Amino acid sequence: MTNNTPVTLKFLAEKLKMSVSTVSKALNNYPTINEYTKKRVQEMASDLHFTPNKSAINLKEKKSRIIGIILPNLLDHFFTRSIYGVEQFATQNGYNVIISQSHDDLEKEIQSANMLLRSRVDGLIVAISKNTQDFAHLDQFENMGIPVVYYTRNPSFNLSCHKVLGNTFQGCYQATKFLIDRGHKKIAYLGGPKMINFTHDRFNGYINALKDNQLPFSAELVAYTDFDKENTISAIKNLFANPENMPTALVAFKEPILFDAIKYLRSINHPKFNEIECIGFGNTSFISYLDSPPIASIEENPESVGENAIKLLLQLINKEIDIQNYQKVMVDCKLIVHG
Amino acid sequence: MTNNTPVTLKFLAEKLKMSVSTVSKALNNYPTINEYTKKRVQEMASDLHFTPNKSAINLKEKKSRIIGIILPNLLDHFFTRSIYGVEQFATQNGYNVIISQSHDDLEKEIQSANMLLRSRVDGLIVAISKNTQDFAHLDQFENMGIPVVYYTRNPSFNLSCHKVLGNTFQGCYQATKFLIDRGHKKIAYLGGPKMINFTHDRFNGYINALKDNQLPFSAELVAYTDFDKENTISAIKNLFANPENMPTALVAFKEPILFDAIKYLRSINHPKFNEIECIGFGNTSFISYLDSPPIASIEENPESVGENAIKLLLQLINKEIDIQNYQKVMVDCKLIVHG
DNA sequence: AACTACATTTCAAACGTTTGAAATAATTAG
DNA sequence: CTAATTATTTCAAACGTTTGAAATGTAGTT
Repeated sequence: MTNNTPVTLKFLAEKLKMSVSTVSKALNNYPTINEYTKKRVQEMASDLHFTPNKSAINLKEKKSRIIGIILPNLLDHFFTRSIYGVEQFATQNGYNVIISQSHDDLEKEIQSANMLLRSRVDGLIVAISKNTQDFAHLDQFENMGIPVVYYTRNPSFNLSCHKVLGNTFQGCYQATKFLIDRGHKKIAYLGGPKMINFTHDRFNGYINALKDNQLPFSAELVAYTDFDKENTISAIKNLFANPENMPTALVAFKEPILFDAIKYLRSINHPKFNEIECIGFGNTSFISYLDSPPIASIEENPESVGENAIKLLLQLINKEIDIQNYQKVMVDCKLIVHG
Repeated sequence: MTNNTPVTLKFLAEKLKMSVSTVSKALNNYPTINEYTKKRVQEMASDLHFTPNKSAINLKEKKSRIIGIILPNLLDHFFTRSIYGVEQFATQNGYNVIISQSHDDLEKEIQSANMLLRSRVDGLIVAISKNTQDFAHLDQFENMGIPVVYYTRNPSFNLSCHKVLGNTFQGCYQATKFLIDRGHKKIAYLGGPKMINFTHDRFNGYINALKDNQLPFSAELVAYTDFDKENTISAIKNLFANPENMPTALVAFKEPILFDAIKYLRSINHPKFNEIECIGFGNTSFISYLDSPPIASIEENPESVGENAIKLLLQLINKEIDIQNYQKVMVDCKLIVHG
């Protein structure tokens, strides 16, 4: 039973022998429309499975009720969990969400931005790729009056943008403090790609915790890696290279890096392996399957980050906050102790 | 520099003192438009950052160039990887993708379907929730002439729909065969929720491999679980309960279930634990972090499943295949041996 | 100069909605 | 019974595009 004449307002109007505007107003529950008329229209609409055409409405209303999200990828549970927060709140408020992955590639990010611009999204939430230095493709949005909220990965040097961030400083501070409280004196820090802005915040959290607890900082105890395995292995090798200055604990930038580190330490039969305590950002269910799980995880509450991002965005869209009145929202991390 | 008069064709036309249609045709590279005119128009358009309004185009063209995807959730790497295949091919062909999660909840699935219908997606790709029995909310699409492709999770009993599936029978057969070839005689099968259609296909793959290799089937060696941990543990307990009929190998429905099983077997200090060989569907990078990894994984090639789904969908949209000419596409699995 | 042929541009309607203003119908008041 | 008031419906324009048909412009031919 494939229907070929599309069911539009006009079609309903003809069936009901009334004008298009009456039908429209009846469906939108205008007070000036007679109750009986409304009933007739609504019945006919549901009988014929009338579905309003969003393109037409968007054109008329000059908005799309679509929120765009650009993020590096969907394989990272941080991002997929954050989407959950966004989606939840967006749909509650009548907005749809278009998700676009940049695969951490600037070129792809630009493409995504352009397509979302053409789609006239009402707002944009973006976690930039690790190579994004130039922001012309994202500035376009604000130039057209479309608000942009950067979340997690953002242009750190730029104060003229809206941001929603995990309080990664606090998370790292807390984790380090936790290890100190457990008696560790030599705590290694394994950081992430230096291009990603919050790498430094995390490092500062680590440093400050040491300082506040009168522990010396040693450059030997700090290394950086990107998400490449080889790279991580060589970084961790370096951290544990000096027998004079052997760490007894480790704070790692992110889960896969943490896992790589743990795996490596086991593989070399590190003499005091059992005494080494590790913590990393991220808190996936996979941890429960590890034989040597980290002692604790830094839960970043991605759902809450997403939710705060969409909340701010909707306030900007509704002009409850001026688009030039740049906001910065921080979402605290929580230390989850395992076992 | 927030621009308030929107840059439309009309605006460009006024600036250039020519008609709207000339501008439109120039931008769309009509052969009847003078080359010099085209050049002027295109320059002006890019100077003023003209972005065509998709709502208007959609309204005119009666299509949205949007593909909808409904899937249970984004935390399962099968789905996120499949999205990659869809997105890739869709954007290449000028389509955008709206992803909507049902969270395996029928109510939410219906909501998603309705919103995608209102958005006038040109086609729908859907993996149904585990509770979907009634399909009215999805049949709407076909009734309006919008093609629907079911992928992975689909109404198994229904032949009147387009399907793209992993060849889960072949995958399970191959895995079982692999274990048989390694000398196992007592191979346990730990299946997934019976509501999910391909649970049975997998089981049949297992059974057929046994049969083809003259191994007896024992009901004691088969158990089912949903994704609940408790449930899985009790299922695996049952499988390994009878000392007379102790399995030496296991084929598991899906990765987290497989991991739960392995973890349990280790935890009880099963005497011959080291000899038990496990295989499961799924092939995530986490496997490399396990101390007792499965001997092999059944790689389901989700990207390829996604790609086949969108390819079929686009053929349906372009009417290269009649919408009533129901297709079934199978994507083979590949056994990945670890270590 | 008049005609043809072709190149180029413009007109005008259409897509499906929304909405203030105008028109009409129904009711009430005098 | 007419005028005023109120309830209800309709008109018409607008949103930003696309596109076949019509109009205009230009050049070439006789």
